[in-house]
This record gives sequence, structure tokens and C-alpha cells, in this order.
Amino acid sequence: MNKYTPKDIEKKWQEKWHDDKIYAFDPSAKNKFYTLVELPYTSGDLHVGHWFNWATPDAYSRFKKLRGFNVFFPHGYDTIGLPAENAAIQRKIHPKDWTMKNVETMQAQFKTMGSMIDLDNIVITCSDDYFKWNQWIFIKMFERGIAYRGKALSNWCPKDKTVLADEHVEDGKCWRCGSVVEKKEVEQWFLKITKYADRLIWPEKPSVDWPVEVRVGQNQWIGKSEGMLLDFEGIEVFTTRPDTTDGATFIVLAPEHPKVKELTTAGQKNTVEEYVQKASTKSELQRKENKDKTGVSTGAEVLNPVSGKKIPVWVADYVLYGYGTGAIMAVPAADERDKEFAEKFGLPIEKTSFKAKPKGKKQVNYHIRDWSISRQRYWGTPVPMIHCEKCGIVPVPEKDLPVTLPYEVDFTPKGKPPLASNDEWLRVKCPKCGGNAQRDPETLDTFFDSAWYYYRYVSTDYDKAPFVKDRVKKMMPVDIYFGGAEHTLGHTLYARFFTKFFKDIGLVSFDEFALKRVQHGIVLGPDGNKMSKSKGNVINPDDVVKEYGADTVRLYLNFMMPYEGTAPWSTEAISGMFRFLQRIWKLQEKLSKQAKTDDESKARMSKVVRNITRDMEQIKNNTSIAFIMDWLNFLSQKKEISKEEYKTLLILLAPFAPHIAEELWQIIGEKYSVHQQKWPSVDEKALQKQKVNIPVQVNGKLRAVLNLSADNLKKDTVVKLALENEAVQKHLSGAKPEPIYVEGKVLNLVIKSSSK
RNA sequence: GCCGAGGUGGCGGAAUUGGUAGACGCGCAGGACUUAAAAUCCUGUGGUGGCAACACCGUGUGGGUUCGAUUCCCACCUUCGGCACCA
Repeated sequence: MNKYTPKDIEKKWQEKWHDDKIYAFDPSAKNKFYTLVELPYTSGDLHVGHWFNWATPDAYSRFKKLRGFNVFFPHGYDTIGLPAENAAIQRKIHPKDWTMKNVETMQAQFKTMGSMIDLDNIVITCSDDYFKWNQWIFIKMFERGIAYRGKALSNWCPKDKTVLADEHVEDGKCWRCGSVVEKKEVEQWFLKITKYADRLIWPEKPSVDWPVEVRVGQNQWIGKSEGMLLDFEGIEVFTTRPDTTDGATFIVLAPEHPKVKELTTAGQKNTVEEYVQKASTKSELQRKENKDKTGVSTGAEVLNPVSGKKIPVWVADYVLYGYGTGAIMAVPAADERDKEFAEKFGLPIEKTSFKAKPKGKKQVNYHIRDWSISRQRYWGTPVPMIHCEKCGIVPVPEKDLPVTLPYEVDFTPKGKPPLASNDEWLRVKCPKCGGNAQRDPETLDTFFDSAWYYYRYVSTDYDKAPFVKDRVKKMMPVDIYFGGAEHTLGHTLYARFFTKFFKDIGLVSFDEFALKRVQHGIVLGPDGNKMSKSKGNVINPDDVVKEYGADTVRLYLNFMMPYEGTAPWSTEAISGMFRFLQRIWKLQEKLSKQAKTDDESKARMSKVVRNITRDMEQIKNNTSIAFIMDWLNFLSQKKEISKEEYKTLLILLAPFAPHIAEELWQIIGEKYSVHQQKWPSVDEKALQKQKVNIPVQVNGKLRAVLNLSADNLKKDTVVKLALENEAVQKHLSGAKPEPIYVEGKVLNLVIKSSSK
């Protein structure tokens, strides 16, 4: 027997599996299972986090395959983003070249994982065909009024010189570069996600299995609140508590509110203008940081229709222009913020009856706002629209799609979209009137691309539509979607939104694209901190693979913690995994043709298989591996082991360590491939024959354990045996206990204390 | 402030619907093999006391329900994540 040397076997099998197409999805077969992992961004290299993210889904998919499912596990790359464009600026490489080079590197690295993902049939979001259908979808949205041109106070990243969606402003800063985000009035494209707000709200008991934190988080972000629109002499306010209108003692307008100028009295003009001016220069972050209430009076007064009193109108930036009507009625007696404001500025506070019934219109408001979708950058899908002076905005006809990116542009940020710098590309004839017109020089947000890529996966070869309806009908929804928690408010919400839109235009028939969502945690550096170059605690997967092989790395990543967990990488623990594989390798010495699987072993094996099957289904791969170790420990103690025992070990191992499992499978002369075998079954009879441990408690404290055979589990027998037990007798000290027995589980002997 | 998820050995973490707390792995200690070391193998490993048998304590804290609670209920402390002047 030679030594276990991963590098001698891993590449060999990877190539053979690939050549033999052993993981090929059979579109005609039933029993489909669609595993989806968020497509990686083409940043350059796979880091250990990528390995972690894929190790569990891959083991899970392999398990599903062994369980008889026809597994579809496709792959792709999210290619659009600023790093590509910035690399281009810094290193003078074209974004496309930079991106495609990274795709190549990452493809090669994915191969070393020995994953069953299909690397031949990938979606690359910057390819022409993806652009085409991306643009097609955009035009469909435009036709339905979902994509629209709007002007709004938007989040502006001064460094990236582009607009940001609300979901990508984190703590007042740009999600990508961390610059403090400014507010800027910009005309741009929006998607009317607000129209879908109600349908995106998760019901209490959803039909699909998504984590609560996602459901609650999304519902909060959508932030539905029902209330009323009330009129205060021309000022419309939104309130959720119309019943407190009698206690409204003043009105507050947001600084941007158009009525501010109109209402301000001559005496207050300078003060108000100064205040409004000041508020407009504040960034969102500054507004958030300083929660002290500020504001000024307009000098105007309006009638409170319920109390019949004239109440003053103020301007303050604690009222947000973007929410409700940008104006509120302040009820200091019922609202903390209004109270604080009233106290600070000496405004009256009056009791409310909570019984007011003002006249007004019912109104529902949402926290979520329409998704700003256009970016003033080069590296993205061009917005497929033409601006004609005569006809206005005209979509590019389908036959002219895709609108591709011109290779030559000046993409150094200058405040205007880079595409506007290429005249030849920009100028175009209007498809309607044939007159002179211009292309839209903006590109789509990268989150538009990733909102529907898993539909394209099922139709990478199709060029008549974004996807083949029938195939989607057959293969979707996705059965399980693995990804990161950071996409709770962005990507996964957008993906749900797109699915509902697709349903509306008759492309799909379901409401949710993924039946189950599982979110991974993070592998920290060995020092317990987040891995970062500056901290020098980054683990390079290529190095670890070189040292131990891919199987050890996969195994360790599956074993180190639950998929949802976050824990530090341990250079010591991973060597334990290597040791485990070496012990399995060595076990082949004990394999004997004559050896039979005895009853004890059968029972043990069944228990292991049963537990692993149960845990794998629940994606508890760490405990599944623990049971494989348990089985190995058991086999190691035997003098010789049967082929059945050994084969079971290899099949159980195969999802986690596919290469070594295959190699050993071949060594023992079994038919290729171990990955096309049947998952071992549980021998219920053997399990029933096994002896059972019955803990015996006296007054709830464990005093003895009886090892009993299955036919000795009746209450009378167990109690009798327990009472004969010395340790039990000692603690009973002659008393007559009342037995409480749960069959096959536990016996508790209770002595009723005399004082009771 | 609001919402969500957690708090179990030296560490990562187990514990099926309330039923032997600490599986499995790492680390550590002792032993075997070796001239020696590494590797490997064996044994032990929650805490306290005891030579030992054994006893008591023990799942963030304090109460409660129960024959029995890491698991259920109440209050509190605390860590992490999300949202945050949303009217």
C-alpha cells in the first residue's frame, strides 16, 4: 500500500469526472434538484470564503445525487462592478480584459475544488447574450411602466461619481468604497419596486422555507404603514394616528417641501432661507449623527380642523421629504419626537383624546423606495433606450439588441457618464421617426444583472428569449439557494421582485423563485479577526490545498462549524482532518474478503447511516462528518472489516472528500464511479435487535444505566431490574419509590418526601 | 430605541418532539514504539474533594413549571447582526 498523497490523485479524478460527464444533468429525467449558489463576483482570486461558501452546497448536492436526485448545479460569474473599472483606470487594462482574465483564473481554481458544479456551461453577465436579455427585460419593464425616468433626490457617491440605491448606502456611506454619500438631485432610471411592495411582504407562514431574519428584515425594509392623509388648509400631512389629531399643536414641513417658500412670512424669510440652505448641505450621515432637533418657524399658521385652533407651521429636518408627504402634524402629547421639539422651542402641548375622527383619505406608505437603477459608469449593461428630441424616450427595437459597449471610451470619472464621451456610439437614428437621436449613456446597476441569472442558467444555449419557459417550468423554482446574509435587503429582494414581474408578464407561474434559502457565515482569520490583507491573517486556499489537498480543505470547511456559523480558521484543526483521511486510507489494510458484517456492526452502521442522512438533509454537515468519524473509529478497532462496511464508509465520505473516496473505491476494485452509487440504506431490523441503554434516575438524578435488549423494555421488567441494582438501592435507602417510565427512554424512581 | 439570532469545557462545537449534558475534532497530560525526535498507536481529559469506590457542583444571572429543564415560561445581564427622527 502506498502513502496517501492527494496531489497524485486529485487532478487525475477531476479530469476523468469531467471527461466522463458523470455529473451531467439529464433534462428528460424526473426528480430534478436545483442547487443554486450566489454567483461570485470576478474579483480576481478565490479566497477561503469562496471555498467555504461552495464546500457545503457541493457536499449537499453530491448527497442529493447519491440519494437518486437528478441534480442541476450550474455556475456563473457576476462581472459588472466598479473594481473592474477601477482596475482599468489604475492599471490601464480594459475592464473586459481584466474581467475575462479573472474568469479564467477563477475557473481554474474552481476546478481544484473537485466540485460537481458545471464549469462548461456558465453564465457570464457581461457577455453579449446576457446583455441582450438584460436589456430585453428592461424594455419589458419600461413598456409596463415599471422602469421609468424620474428625477429624485438621490444618493450620490462623490468618489465613484455615481448614484447609489438606498439598499447600498451603509451607515451613510457607499457600500463599495466607503465614501460619505451625498444627496443630489439627479434625473435617472428607476424601477417601480414600490408597486410590488405588498406582494414582497412575507406572510406570517410563507409557503417557502426562508430564514426568519431574512423575512423579518425584508418586511421591515419594505416598512408598510397604514394611515391617513389629512388636509391642514392646503398642507397635506400623513399620519398613522388620525385619532390624535385633536392634540396636533403645530405642523412641521421638511426643508425641501415646496410649501416652505410659499408660506414663509416676510419677517421669517431670512431665517427660513438660511435654515433650508444649511439643511441641504448636510449629508445624510450628518443628519443621522446629530439627532438634536433643529428647526425654525415659517411664521404662518393653519387651522386644525378638529381642535378648531390656529396652529403654527414650522420647518425642521427631522421631517423627511422622502417619506409620506414631507409634512407632519405634530402631536407632542402622543409622539416622543414631537414632544422633544415642542419642549425645545416652547410650542404648546395639548392632551389628546385618542378619539378624534378627522376627515381624510386612507393612505398606505412604505419605507422602501423605488430602486434607482442607472449608473453613470462605463462597465455595465447599457440602458437600451434612445432619446429623441421629437419622440422622447424610445426603446431600442428587439432586433437591434443587444446594445453593446463600445470598446473605446474615456472611462476616467469626470462627472458625466463615460459612454457620453464616444460620439460615434452615442449618435443614432431614432427608431420611430428616423431623426437624429442619442443613446442613453448610462448603464444598469449590477444588481439588475444578478436579479435573474438563475433563470438564464436553465437556458444558456437559447437565443429567442431570456429563458425557455418550459424548462423553467420543469426545473424551477430553485430547490435551495445558498448565499450571504449581506444580500438580505438587496439581491434576494430584487430577485423576488423580478420573479413577480416575470409572473405578471406570463413568463413564470410561481411567486417565489427559491423554495429554501440558507445563509452562510464567515471564516475568520486564525487570530479571530476578519481576514484582511492589512491584518496579515489571510488564509490562501491555494496554499492549503498544496499542503493537504482539496479533500482535506473541503472536509475541514464542512466540519469546522455549522454553515451559518462564524469561527476562526484553525491551522491545527485542519491537520486533524488530514489525519482522518490518512486513517481512512490505511484502513484498506484491514479489508478482508472473508469478513462478514456481524449484527453489532450492522446495527452500528445503520445508526450511523440514519443519523448522517437525517443531518445531511438539514445541512448539518459538521455533525454528519462526526458520524463518519464515529464509524471509522468503530471500524479501526476491528481486526478485519468486511467489504460492505468499507464501502459504506466510502460512500458516506464521497460527498465531502470526493477524490480519496473515488481512489479507494477503485483500489478495492469496485465499479466506477463512487459518485454514481446508491446511498446506503438503514437496516431497521438490525437496529431493533440492538441493546438499549436505559438511564435510571432516583428523584431525577442519574444513578445507574441498564443495558437492555429490545424485548426487555416493558415497564415491569425495567423497574424490577432497576430495583435490583446496587447503586439504585443505595439511593433509595429502603424507601418505596413511584416509578415514572418512558418506554425505551428513561426510568425515574421518585420517592415522595413525607413533608409533602 | 426597535427588530432578529445567540450565550454550553482551554478552543471549534454536539445533544431527534423536555429524558444519560459535553458527541466529533483540536489542544493538553501520561504511556508504547525509537539511540533520540517527528510520525503513528494506546489511555485519560467539565470543575471541586478523595488513594479509591464515590459524592457534590455545573449549559450567561435570578425566579418558575415539571418526576425530570441546555431545551418550556417570566424578569434581567450580555454578544453579534439588521434597521433607525418613517410621522
